Amino acid sequence: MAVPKGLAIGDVAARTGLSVSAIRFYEGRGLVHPERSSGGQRVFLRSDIRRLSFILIAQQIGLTIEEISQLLSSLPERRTPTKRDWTRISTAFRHMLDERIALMERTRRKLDGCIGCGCLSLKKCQLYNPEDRARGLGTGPRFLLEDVSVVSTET
Amino acid sequence: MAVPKGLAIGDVAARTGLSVSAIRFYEGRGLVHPERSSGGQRVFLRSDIRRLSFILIAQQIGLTIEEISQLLSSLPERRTPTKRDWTRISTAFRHMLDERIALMERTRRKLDGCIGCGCLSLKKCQLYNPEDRARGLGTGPRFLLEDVSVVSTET
DNA sequence: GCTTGACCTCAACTTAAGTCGAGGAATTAC
DNA sequence: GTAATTCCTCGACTTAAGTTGAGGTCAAGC
Repeated sequence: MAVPKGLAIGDVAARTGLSVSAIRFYEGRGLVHPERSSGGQRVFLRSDIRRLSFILIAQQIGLTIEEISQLLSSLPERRTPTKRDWTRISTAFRHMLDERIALMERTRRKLDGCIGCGCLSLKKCQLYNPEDRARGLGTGPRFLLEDVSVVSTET
Repeated sequence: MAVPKGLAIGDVAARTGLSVSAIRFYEGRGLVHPERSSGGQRVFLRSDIRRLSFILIAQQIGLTIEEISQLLSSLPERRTPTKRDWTRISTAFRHMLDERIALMERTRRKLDGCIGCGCLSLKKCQLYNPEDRARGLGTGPRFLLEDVSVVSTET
């Protein structure tokens, strides 16, 4: 029942394990919206600790800041999120995780079809199927095996 | 039975779906070692197509260039790799994939323990366990929840 | 035999997710 | 009331995995 005084960025960093610079960075990306003190210093709510911790977890799972931002934008901005809010978001989260796991499992099945056949031949190998190609991380190549069918010789 | 004439970089690009610049980049990273023509142009072997395709697949699975380089370094440099070579490497590969999947499944189990409990409280949430934290991709934060136990208040 | 088109090198730019440091104000501690 | 912390902004730097462009050569078609 104590008055929620608000936390300085250093406190938040200590409690979440994030660095101060990362927290500032996240503010810049719109993931948290601390208020400011008269002197211009950031003042965080206790619920921001949860928001930030959520970011940490989501990153573990492999979401980008952008994706996390999407998820978090469904949380009420100035009201402290309820249990129901978190449950909703965690469920969305679970779905993403499911998808990523399924993708890797598909890849594994394909790979299993390949081991021992020594193929990796462009004609037959399932793994060359673009399917989920480029779902990855980052900047990768823009031009991917769109046109494997063009290849007509054996390797 | 045709004489293996060697391929120009453009041909290799067309056959693998990689960009020319990416192939040059991979050479720089030591993933392929084309020879040079009298005029200084790269000349690739047919087996290099396989090598490069392998890179593509490995990246799909989430390996870094560095990791792929490790795997490929176990291939014979100047002899065209045999079926046995590829099988060995694909198996190593399968293990990595297994690990990654297992990691995601562990995370999912933890998340399941969380959904509905509305926790995400630093005290209890399994997901805050550093365990495999920072296994991720790239440059992330260096300072992670090494010391969650320090946190003593509820969020 | 010359004109395209493919290739060469090298340097600079890109994105994501931050980190680091400089130079300067705000708080807290005594 | 001042010293020591902590915080502020802003710009530059980092890594991974490439892309893009400039300025210049090589090779192939006719």
